[in-house]
Amino acid sequence: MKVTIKDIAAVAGVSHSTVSRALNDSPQISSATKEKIKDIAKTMNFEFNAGARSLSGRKTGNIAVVYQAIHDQFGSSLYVSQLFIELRHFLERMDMDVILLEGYHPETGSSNISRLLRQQKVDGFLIVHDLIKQRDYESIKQSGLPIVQLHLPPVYCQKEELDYFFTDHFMGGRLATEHLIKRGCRRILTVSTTDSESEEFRQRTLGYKQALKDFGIPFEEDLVFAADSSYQKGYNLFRIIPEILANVDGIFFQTDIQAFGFLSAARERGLSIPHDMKVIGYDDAPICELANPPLTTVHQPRRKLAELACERIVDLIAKRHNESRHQEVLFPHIVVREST
Amino acid sequence: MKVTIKDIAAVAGVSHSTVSRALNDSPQISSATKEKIKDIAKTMNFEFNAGARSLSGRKTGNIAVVYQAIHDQFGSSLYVSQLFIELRHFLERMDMDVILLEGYHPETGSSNISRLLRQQKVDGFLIVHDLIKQRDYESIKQSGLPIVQLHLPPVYCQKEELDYFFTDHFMGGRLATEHLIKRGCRRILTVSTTDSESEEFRQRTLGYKQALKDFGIPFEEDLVFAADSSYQKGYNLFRIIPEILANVDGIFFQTDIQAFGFLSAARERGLSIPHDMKVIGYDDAPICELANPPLTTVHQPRRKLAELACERIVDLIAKRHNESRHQEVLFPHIVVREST
DNA sequence: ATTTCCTATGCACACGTTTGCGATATTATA
DNA sequence: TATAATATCGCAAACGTGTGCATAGGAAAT
Repeated sequence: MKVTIKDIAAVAGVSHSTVSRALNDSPQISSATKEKIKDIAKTMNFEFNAGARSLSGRKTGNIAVVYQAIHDQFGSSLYVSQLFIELRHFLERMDMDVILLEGYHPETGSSNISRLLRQQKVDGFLIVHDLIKQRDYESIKQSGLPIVQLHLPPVYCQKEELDYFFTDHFMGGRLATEHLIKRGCRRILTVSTTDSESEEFRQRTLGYKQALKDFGIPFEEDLVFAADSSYQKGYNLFRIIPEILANVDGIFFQTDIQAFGFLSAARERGLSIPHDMKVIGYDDAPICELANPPLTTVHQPRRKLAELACERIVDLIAKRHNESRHQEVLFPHIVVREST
Repeated sequence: MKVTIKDIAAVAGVSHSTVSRALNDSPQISSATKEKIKDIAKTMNFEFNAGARSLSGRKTGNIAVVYQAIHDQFGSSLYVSQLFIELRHFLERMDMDVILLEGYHPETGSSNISRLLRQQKVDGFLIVHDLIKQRDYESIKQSGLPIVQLHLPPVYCQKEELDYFFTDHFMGGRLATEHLIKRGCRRILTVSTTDSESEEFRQRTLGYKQALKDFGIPFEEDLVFAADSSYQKGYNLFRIIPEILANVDGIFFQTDIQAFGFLSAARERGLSIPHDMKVIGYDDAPICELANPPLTTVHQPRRKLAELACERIVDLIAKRHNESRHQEVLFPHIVVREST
């Protein structure tokens, strides 16, 4: 038997409206009755019926988390799934449930977003890590539901109208390169990705250049190399660009997984890391500790990002201080291990 | 402006009850009006309000997917996240949304399940890969909502009362070992896990023993080794049990990730796989193809499992042919690559 | 003591959908 | 042609919660 506010009202000897108001902390209820009603509710194990609540009050207690992929094909980008776990954790603590939209693809789009909107199933959207189609973005905006973006804001949107939190990838690239330089490297290769759409990798490379400039090291076009973000490409680097590697004393991999592949190949060739060459990765995947040698890497503050985003979306849903946008760009930091 | 069935009724010149019945394919509506109403609904971009629907009709269109971990700490068990992607895909095609309960721990339990139940937010539960607490299991049962288990049924429950689908791990272990034997191996090590709770690994080891028996190879206690399910442990195997490895010509790793670590260590030591030793893994993680050499492994039919489970839970929710339980144990098969 | 004002609560309707039952129109039967 | 049976649809209540408005009661001001 499901217990409703009417059941509570009967026990408390008040009307159901009073129960509703009491449990929602309405100021027009005396603290004495509030307390009594809350006690009864607790002992009766009461929870609001979600459907009824959303029907009348327009709050579902659900937020949609939109992902292109919860993990990529090879499980390489652990960062995104790590972030998801943090997000779910914070939302759970706020009694919010997560409706996960995974497999969202910018090209094909997804009818799911507009369906959720029309069904009025969610209170807000958390867009994680990937760009969403302008059409979807605008239909959310038009519905009036809040959006928090955990990624660079898409190019088509006015920055002023979106709440977002992400990591400064320029700074990440800069710090990583600086770290290598301070460790004595002078000819530093950076391995970026072949995903030319991706602004974040462009930023990492720009940061790399800036660090070189800061230390008066001339930039060489050859030392920026684009490779798939895969273990395989890191592993094969010796075969792909042998002559370049011969004159390099440090590598900044813009993805951990590439670095893992490279470390493995280096061991086979008897190249000693960090003695002969220093290596730094990006993302601080948990396996970094287990690499051989353990991989120095750039850590994005995923827990903090998740916390900020969750607090923000909940505030926006509650319509608290939402007069202006919240936008923060957090700094990454270097986790020093044994590969540098 | 949200469009409701009343809006459609106004346009169609009928009552909103007729619209409701027409869109729900009630037999008491003529096919002419049905068609007309459905057309109007489509052009007006109508979707049922989820809250109202669940209030009256008791259907939310949500199903809870319960996970202990969507991926483990080291991203090693890609199987579970792969399975999740399949699940979500099938559920999406049935217009069901997924409320993901992740981070469920059997010891600490989770208040979320009982909260979802009392809030009446979901129509059913898909329990993936991990055991759930008896208390949670029973409160779901008691609520009358259907459960489909994608794992061995928990010990405390009568098998007759639960729908489940999973892979035959005994057969997996047997096939893997058979494969090695047919490839000429005679002294086969199997590396299991230290997780003693886990029935599925016990089954894999039993299958291993059975295969030995089938081929008249004597079983040796020493050749069953329990190690963490991690890359690290596979990598360090040479240091942990050197004397055992010296006399072994094949290894059945009960987890791919252990095999990856071992392959890496083998390369460093100049041990040629599959020439000097043959190696088989378990789970068919996507990176198997990229290992060096590509890893032969046991594939669990995750897509089929997901499909069966999703179809079943939807049927149960719709109260179609739910007089008896559906229980299937699927067979795994070997994916032959270059490590054997 | 009367009036005024506020506090605390109840009444009744609304939200969008489903559904039992009754009403009407249509067709078949005698 | 009158009646019965059937197909089609509308009315109204219900699901559980939120909330504007009215009101009862009490305290404070006159």
